[in-house]
Amino acid sequence: MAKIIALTNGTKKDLILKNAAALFRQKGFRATSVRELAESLGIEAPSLYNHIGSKGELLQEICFDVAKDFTANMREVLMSKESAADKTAALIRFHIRKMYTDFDKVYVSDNEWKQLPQKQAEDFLSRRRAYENSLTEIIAEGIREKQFRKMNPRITMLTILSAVRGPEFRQRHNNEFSVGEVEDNMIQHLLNGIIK
Amino acid sequence: MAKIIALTNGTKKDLILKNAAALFRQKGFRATSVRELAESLGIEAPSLYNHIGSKGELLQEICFDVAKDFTANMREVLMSKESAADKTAALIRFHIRKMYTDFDKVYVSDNEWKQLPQKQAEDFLSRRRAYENSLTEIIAEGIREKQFRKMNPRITMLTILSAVRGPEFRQRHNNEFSVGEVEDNMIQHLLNGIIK
DNA sequence: TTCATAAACTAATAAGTGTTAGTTTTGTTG
DNA sequence: CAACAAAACTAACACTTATTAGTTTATGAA
Repeated sequence: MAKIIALTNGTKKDLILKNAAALFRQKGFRATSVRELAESLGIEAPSLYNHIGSKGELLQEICFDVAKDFTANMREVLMSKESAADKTAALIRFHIRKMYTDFDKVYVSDNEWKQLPQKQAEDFLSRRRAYENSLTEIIAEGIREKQFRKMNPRITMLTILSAVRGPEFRQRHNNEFSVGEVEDNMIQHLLNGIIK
Repeated sequence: MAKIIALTNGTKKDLILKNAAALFRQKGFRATSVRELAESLGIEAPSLYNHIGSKGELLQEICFDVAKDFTANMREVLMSKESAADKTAALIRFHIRKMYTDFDKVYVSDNEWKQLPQKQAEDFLSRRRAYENSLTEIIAEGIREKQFRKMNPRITMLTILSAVRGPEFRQRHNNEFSVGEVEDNMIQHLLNGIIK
């Protein structure tokens, strides 16, 4: 059987991760067998273990790669000296962009992180909580400075983060809407809902 | 081993479904074994088959029960002669209420329907599409009658439905927020974002 | 008490899981 | 061409899975 041919600008491991993310998204982590993943790469299951440590390791890398990207973006936004509304808009925009460029991985990270072993799942969750707290604080700041209406900042944060997850977008409307159109609509919708 | 004791106002099957929904939510459908479910009921796994046809049947009943409830509510809302904004508010309110009263089942329906066998999954999806189309039409009506801003009605629909799914609410903030507080915040947020 | 049925049990099965061991093929470099 | 490492292969493993068969126990009505 032919060897795995790596993508241009990507290692073999990257290709495996890409296929894993696609399968994990379509069928779920538990419902995807190592044999299926191997088949998608044109090799036999045991051959995979020349490249990966375990099936779980793949999920781990997907989830924490995505988490890292969101955390890094949050750090940048927090350091900027923009208004609360602009910070919120920047975050929403990043979520939508990321959903378009790395759909499979973001989806898997959002929906399959519970399948991580307990310790990793706890770690993942505490990072997400920190992310959520940052956004809550931005919203609270907007309310304090009377840019936003008086609302419960935590509920508002959860509404926004749920909304931007909306993953079906990409799945079904791949070519129906442009990224920009989705960005404009959602930012308008979610920000007009809180700005005074 | 003692027999299964049914809840007050509930058959044995209902109790099984309730425990199944709880486990499927916590661990996922594939990650939940029939043995675990049986253990949660205090019986051995094979004994379960005196009450159910198969593990998959449980998922099927959970998903389609929930779908039926949402569809029934949509029918009522569509028949009412309220404004587009009031219809939308009523739908959002129902989602949040339902999420509070039947958290496990709604969560499982939203997140595990892909694990249904292909034919059932297709059926489920087409019902959801119909539901989405109804909401899209309500929004389009609101735009036509100039109650809502000019927006893409499909993107707006998807934003709303993603937002109201936000399941973590119940999970983490069980006693932190009342249903009414969440309803008020979300309806304000999501409706102010589209009303002129 | 007797008898019928509902519902529990134990034992077992076939299929599928992730993964390891050991071996052969492939591709690259001297 | 020779040799070495990377990466494929086949065979097999120990487990877990949902489910069936066959049997025993408990419950409720006659």
